[in-house]
Amino acid sequence: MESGDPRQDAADRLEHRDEPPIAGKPVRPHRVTAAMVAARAGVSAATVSLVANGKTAGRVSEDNVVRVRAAIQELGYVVDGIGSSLAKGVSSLVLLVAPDISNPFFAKVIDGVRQALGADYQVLLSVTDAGSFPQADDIRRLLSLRPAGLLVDAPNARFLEDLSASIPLVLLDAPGLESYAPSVNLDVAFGARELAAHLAAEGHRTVAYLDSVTGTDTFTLRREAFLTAAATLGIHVAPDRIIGTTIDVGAAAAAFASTWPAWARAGVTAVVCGTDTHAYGVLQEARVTGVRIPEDLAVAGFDDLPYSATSNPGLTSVHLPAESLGFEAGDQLRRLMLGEMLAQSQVTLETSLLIRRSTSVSAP
Amino acid sequence: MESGDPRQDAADRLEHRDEPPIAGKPVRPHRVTAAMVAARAGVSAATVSLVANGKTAGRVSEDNVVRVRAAIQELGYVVDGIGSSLAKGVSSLVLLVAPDISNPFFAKVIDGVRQALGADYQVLLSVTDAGSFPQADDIRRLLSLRPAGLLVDAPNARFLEDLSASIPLVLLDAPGLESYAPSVNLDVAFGARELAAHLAAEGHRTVAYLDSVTGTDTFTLRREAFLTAAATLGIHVAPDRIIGTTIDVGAAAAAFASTWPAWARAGVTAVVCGTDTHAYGVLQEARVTGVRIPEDLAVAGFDDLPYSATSNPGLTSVHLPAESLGFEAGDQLRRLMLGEMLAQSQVTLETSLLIRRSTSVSAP
DNA sequence: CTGAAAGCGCTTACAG
DNA sequence: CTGAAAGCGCTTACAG
Repeated sequence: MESGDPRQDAADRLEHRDEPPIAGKPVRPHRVTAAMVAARAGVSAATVSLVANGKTAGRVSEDNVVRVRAAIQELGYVVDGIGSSLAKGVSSLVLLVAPDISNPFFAKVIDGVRQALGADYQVLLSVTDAGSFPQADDIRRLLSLRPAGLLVDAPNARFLEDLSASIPLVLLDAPGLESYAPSVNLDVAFGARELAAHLAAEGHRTVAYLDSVTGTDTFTLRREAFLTAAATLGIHVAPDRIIGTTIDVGAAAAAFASTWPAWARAGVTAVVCGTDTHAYGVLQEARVTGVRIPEDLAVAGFDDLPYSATSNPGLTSVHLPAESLGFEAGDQLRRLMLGEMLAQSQVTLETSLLIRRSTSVSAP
Repeated sequence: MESGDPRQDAADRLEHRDEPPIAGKPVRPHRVTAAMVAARAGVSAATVSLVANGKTAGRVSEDNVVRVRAAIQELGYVVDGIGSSLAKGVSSLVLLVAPDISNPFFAKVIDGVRQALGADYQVLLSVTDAGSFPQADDIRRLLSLRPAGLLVDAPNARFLEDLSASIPLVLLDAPGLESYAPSVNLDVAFGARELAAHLAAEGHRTVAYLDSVTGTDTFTLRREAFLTAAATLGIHVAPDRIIGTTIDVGAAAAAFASTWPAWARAGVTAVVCGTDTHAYGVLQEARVTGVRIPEDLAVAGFDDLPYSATSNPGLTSVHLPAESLGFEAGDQLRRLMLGEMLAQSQVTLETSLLIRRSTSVSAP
């Protein structure tokens, strides 16, 4: 693990702008500027700017385009983002603010965002303490970087009040907050109703609900939609059969372990979980306790995380289109940043129920 | 879910810099500049800058400090990051580049980084497609934002070659790459040796290894350190008893399911996993198959994720100090950004073995 | 202690 | 098609 003399090695390789932080001679690589490119190509800095930004159509002679491109290549010129942003009044940064990045679901959302925004924007994630949103102060400093746009995932009203940003802004997964900004939401209610119908069809009449206690609106929505649909289908979910934990397999398992005896006595035959993660806890604890899934207890969740397809048994889950969520939000934002009108400022994406073995013996 | 008319609501609230993207009257909130503050306070812009940056000691009269502060308050002035960066030659951005953010481990690393860097720097996460590093082009564009420093987690040599950045740079979890830049590493070898000793003490002689197939050096290090220590302790790990999967519970479970019969026949009594996530797959599949943990098979992992303490049975794991990793790296970087010398450019953090029920019936 | 001025690197009307 | 010039918002020697 220890290399010869890492200290000296590092000093040899590192080049620092001002002073070499470790040792050695000051290396000061001078930034390549548009002026340098211009000099080399025998044109003005204005022309270099035009070429570098691809705005040459009818404004720069083919000759000069070629000459400038060559100079850019040779010198390894990259347009300075700071200078450019100051002149343009806006940077090419898109800031993505999210409370929970430790989630395979979120990784897919990001993929979607990047696809929608392409190479024209640089997507950076605002990093905050786990589960929380940046403070008003942090926000102000971030906005002083003049981002081209802002994407906010699963926000709460308080954060949006503080924000009051005057830049293109799109919300993701922000049910009930559509009044603050254009939003892309998931129709979790639809999946919840499908799930209720499925459980009813499987003959379940007494059901429990394991909720998520994070204060994000989507969980309230999932629960209420399920409970409402269940009620109309003759499924009974007594209030004391609704419990909640954080989004953590262990916490869910522990909660299930302590409540299951009472639930079993009450005749509960199915439990719906606010997230797949909660459901994993139930699946696991059920195995330990010898509760057979789905014969003794049917289990279902929301999210359709990758693992739900490969778990044993597979987990029935309401599929949420993570990548589409990111893509649509990115696409809306792109339009806003281009100054286009939004055909619809509120997009709702469909969800669907994936039936697997955890609720149905006949599932694949 | 549908509010009255979300489209119109959004239009009412949004204020956009250039044109209102949806409808309504153009609202153009003029940016508050230092010049405006100066005018209000009856001083020059230079004085405003001094006050806003807290460089007043012996340079601005108490009177003016008070007056400027008041004007800043009243106008809600925030120093423009772009203008400031251009003048200073560097921004207050710290870029964190990492291949895998969907990991509770990484969330803790970030917490550590933020603690070390405090409010003086803005930490933003470079977002790339899952599991990959930014391309050389992306890097160039990011560097054109003139970040104050760069933190790179679990890099590979190729990325570092491409990078060749001339700004303060610290690597995290980059064993064997110390020659590229100052690094903070984890002494995973120590934990691996502890684990080998523990298994030897528990009487295991025939052991299997479930590796991670991502090409990150830490996994090679974990495996080799364990195998080397095991060999000296009389533990036998036949080459064909080393298998690998991606970091995914389902994949690990499937791999274990298909190999276990052969392992059992060969007399394997313990399996060491490259990550706790792999181990969860084994724990789960073992339950399904009726393999008793630890009586029939001892299971251990690396990472000590939160769930390993609450799983059933608890998972024996090599604890990796995620938050310290982030803090130390952030601290080193802070020093570099301040132009300080680094006392040591290579820091290695201790790891430790946490013994739980998955390897020891007598564990708590 | 204070302010005028130069300069950071770029983009964009503007005049030619 | 081209370039000189102004300007984006700030910071920092510099002269006073």
